[in-house]
Amino acid sequence: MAAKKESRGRQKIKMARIKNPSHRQVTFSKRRLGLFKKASEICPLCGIEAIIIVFSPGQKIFSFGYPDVESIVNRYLSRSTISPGDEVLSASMEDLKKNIANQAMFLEKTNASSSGLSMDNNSGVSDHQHFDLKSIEAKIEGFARPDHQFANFHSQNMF
Amino acid sequence: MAAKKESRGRQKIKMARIKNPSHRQVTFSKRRLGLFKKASEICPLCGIEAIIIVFSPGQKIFSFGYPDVESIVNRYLSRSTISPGDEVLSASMEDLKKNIANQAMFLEKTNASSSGLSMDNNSGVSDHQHFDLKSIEAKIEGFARPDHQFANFHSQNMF
DNA sequence: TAAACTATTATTAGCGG
DNA sequence: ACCGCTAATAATAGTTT
Repeated sequence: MAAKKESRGRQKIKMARIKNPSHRQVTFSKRRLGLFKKASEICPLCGIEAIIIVFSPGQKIFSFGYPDVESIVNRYLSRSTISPGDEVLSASMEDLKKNIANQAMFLEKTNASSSGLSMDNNSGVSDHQHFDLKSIEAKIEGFARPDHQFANFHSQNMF
Repeated sequence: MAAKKESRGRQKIKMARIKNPSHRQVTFSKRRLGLFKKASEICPLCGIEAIIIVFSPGQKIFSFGYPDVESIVNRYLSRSTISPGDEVLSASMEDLKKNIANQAMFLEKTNASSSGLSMDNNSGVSDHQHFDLKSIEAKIEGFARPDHQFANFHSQNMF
């Protein structure tokens, strides 16, 4: 008796601001999670450090940090303020051609710190929510801590 | 005559630091692009502002910003330094249960600025590479600028 | 050293509870 | 609102060019 379900599953989405606030919120939740998950994968996989900071239109900040937000923000600021001036170089035209990212900067320092994943605990704000990467590891099958062995690291013009 | 191809395509990957430097670099390039693309989608879709900053183990910084990196970093810093002290609240336990993200902070301000996508041009560093979101729009089918109409925005406890 | 291919896995839009 | 489902699109690991 039940009529055939015509279309559940994923449909193509128009890449413009979702009008319906409810749909927009759902998409925001799902994709934010997906984005943070991707970040939580690439970091240990590739031995990198990264942060994501998201400002929702309302009143919330969501942030991801590996190993933590503050230290990377500080490092970013300290590097990007070395001297004033700007110029687009052709260091990575292959990436440019991909045309995916909004911005990318290439600096020169060998910073392979990374020693785990401390948490950003020092902001005295009204709402503060922690996300523990340990839990991620538990959830993602086969997840393991980065070993930080840079022994067989070629360090040619890689990275 | 050609023997059957046994396994091209994607295989499951162990979520631990990729030992082979060459493979690791390739994965880094691919996934970084994927990550930035995801970010470039969620931002206009959901009307949010976000940045990603990536430090490779070597000497490079890759950053994504929508609309730009600096302003969001500054806003993040200005919020997170309102006062010292920290406490884990239960404002979004639903997200915590998801166990995907490393950190997330929820503050209280209605900042729906966003007016396009300026570029982070003011860092005088040796290598500086721009990524233009316009190019992304051209590449992603159906991509459109956010319209910033918050008319039918419920603003209850959403966002 | 980098790009293209493609089989597979992963993400997720739309529904229903 | 959150959770689960599932078809369908999207990302990508390993391979080939």
